[in-house]
Amino acid sequence: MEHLDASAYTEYVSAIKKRSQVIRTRPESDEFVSRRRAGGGHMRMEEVARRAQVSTATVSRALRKPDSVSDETRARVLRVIREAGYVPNLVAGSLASTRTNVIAAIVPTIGNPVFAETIDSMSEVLRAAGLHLLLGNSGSSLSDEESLIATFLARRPDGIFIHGGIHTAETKRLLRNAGIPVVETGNLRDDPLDMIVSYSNFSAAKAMTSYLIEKGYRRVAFVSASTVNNDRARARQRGYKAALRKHGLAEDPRLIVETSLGFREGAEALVHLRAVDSSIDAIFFSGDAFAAGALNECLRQGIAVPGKIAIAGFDDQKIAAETVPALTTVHVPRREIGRRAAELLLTRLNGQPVEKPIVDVGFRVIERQST
Amino acid sequence: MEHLDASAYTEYVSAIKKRSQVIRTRPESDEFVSRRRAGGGHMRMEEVARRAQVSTATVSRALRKPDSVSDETRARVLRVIREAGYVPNLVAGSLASTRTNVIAAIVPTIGNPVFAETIDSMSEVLRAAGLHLLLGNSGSSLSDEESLIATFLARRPDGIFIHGGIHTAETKRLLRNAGIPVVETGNLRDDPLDMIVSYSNFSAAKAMTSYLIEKGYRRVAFVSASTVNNDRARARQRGYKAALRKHGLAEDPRLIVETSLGFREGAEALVHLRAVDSSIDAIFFSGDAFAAGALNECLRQGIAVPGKIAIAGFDDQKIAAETVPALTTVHVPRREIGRRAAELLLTRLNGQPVEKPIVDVGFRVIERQST
DNA sequence: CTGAAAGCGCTAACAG
DNA sequence: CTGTTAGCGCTTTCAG
Repeated sequence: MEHLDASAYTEYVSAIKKRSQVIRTRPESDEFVSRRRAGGGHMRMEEVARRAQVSTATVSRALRKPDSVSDETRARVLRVIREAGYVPNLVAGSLASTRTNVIAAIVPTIGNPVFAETIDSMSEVLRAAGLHLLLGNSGSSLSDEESLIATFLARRPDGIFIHGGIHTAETKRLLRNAGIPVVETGNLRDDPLDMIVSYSNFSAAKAMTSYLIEKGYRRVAFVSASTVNNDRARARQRGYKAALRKHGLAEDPRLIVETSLGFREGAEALVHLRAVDSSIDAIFFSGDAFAAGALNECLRQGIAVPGKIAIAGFDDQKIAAETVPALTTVHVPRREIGRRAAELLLTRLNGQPVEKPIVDVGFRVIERQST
Repeated sequence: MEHLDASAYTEYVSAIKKRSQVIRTRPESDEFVSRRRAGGGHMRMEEVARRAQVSTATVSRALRKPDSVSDETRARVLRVIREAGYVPNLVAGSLASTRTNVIAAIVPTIGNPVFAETIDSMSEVLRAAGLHLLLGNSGSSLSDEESLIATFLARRPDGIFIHGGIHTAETKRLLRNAGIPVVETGNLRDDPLDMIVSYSNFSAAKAMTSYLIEKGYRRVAFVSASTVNNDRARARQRGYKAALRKHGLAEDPRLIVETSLGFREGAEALVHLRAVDSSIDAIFFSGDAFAAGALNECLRQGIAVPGKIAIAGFDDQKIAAETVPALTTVHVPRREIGRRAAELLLTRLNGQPVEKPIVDVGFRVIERQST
């Protein structure tokens, strides 16, 4: 079979009556590792049509628009498909229909549980609608994001999901030119590329900082991820400062630290801040992992929380409710973000207009024992 | 433009001299949400060829095999491509070449950081080779895995990555029939579908249990995820029992608990076990989140660790080094698994044979302060 | 409700 | 090194 030409192959296939006669070699063999022939050993729709005694158009309809085929014909076609173990070729289908049923999703890193949760819920909704996810990590580099998007676009996804709201000019051009729905998440903005599903990082950080101040803390420090190319971190820092201002407290640059995410980094930030200014009575970590790490450091050093210092987090990940003391944090509905993003995409793919392209899913300050 | 037929559209396109003349409407408009026309507004390779005064074959070569084209021609073609903002259509390319450059990856849930880490490192290696990831969650259901694989296969991925080693007969048939490289992870097995990259869960659990016993603990309990359809959990439980046997300790079913993963569940398991048998002096949690939750519960209840009870985890996630006391656990090289898996896939896609289709990445018992 | 025919946009022999 | 010529396997008008 390996050396037959295309038409001979076609004859060969049509000569086959039972699928068990198609002998496949083991992966280890030479034949397997050599370049695959047309179809890669897969049956074509044409063969299904022949067996069911209909045209390929009818097979296609039986699969895509079952209602447009008579009950009898449909049953016969589907039976043949089942018995033959026919797996349609969506690459060909996509080319012919200019619809791939693929959504490209880009996150800074899938390693961060916060993004993973959103992707997970989005993929659930999409899958129920027959769509698949092409996943990519942009890292924190805008140019990486740009090249990722360029290569993703070549696969003609039906829609794009991007976590992050800062893009290069070329990225924006590519996206607009693609003519497909785009949903951004990460932060609310009034000039979306297309659609946005998020909450206001500014308001959330401002709310938490205000809560701390109103609770009586006077020297409130702020720890976040790097603000470079990160609109979320920037907005949170602005929110923190706005709260300080609102309550007439002075902004002290020494109380603001940017570091990379992680337990260890949280502990280090705590140590650093206390060394810089021993009067700090509260630290707002814009991430629960940060805060949990700091909490553990307090445990190790015997620093009373919240007696000596209050600790607050951000995200309300599972760990927040379980630390000792339990962590005061900002709850963000990550799964809802994924679900809503998927729904907006689906709405547009169904040809319906989206009335509200900017969705604010909100947030909640959750008070626990660490403050 | 929306109402032109195909040939008129072609003429229209060829009449365009500057790309800025291609006016795209805003996503909100009717035109945008209506079904996209052929090409979705994208330029075709034919147009690039015309502008560069070469055939499409040459444009294709300039892109895929730059060396097979003269320097001058290549430069001209690439310049046109750049200036025109041409984005090739890989759907068409894939159909013609029967190569998609897509790897399908299936994990129980991307929400679990343990899988996320592997996927992250795999995607890094694949992307450098020009491959993209199609991601899917199988949940814990074998039939969901089967249907996921069936639909993924329709997209003709060049290879498949699956975390988990228990599959339905139909899943196995589909996979073998697909004729593409498959790498399984999760647990070592001597009858892989094709290739496996993992460590021995049995040996790892046995090693940790032995370590605890040799350290002097006599009533060692074991907590793991459900063993239903989960080869990893099963193997770990067998390893635990084997260690008990090896050291002449009796196996007590009351000391074995299966629950779902999570901080909270770990705390609950601790409480449950101590109620069942107050003489338990060590608990081996087959997951760091479990163990961390239990550690926190001990903190809350004032139970000395390891004085009153020893706690051990599994995975060596970041949190393990940061808990108080730091957690004794089993280190597993998750990123290496992803990297090696990607490498095996790439080797096979390059037509090279894989000498060792079963890769054991090993594990290490990490002793910290909780035992 | 069904079939024929014409592509979808690109790649890959095969010549030259 | 470059062009010509066939498709890749399906979907989709357009007829009937």
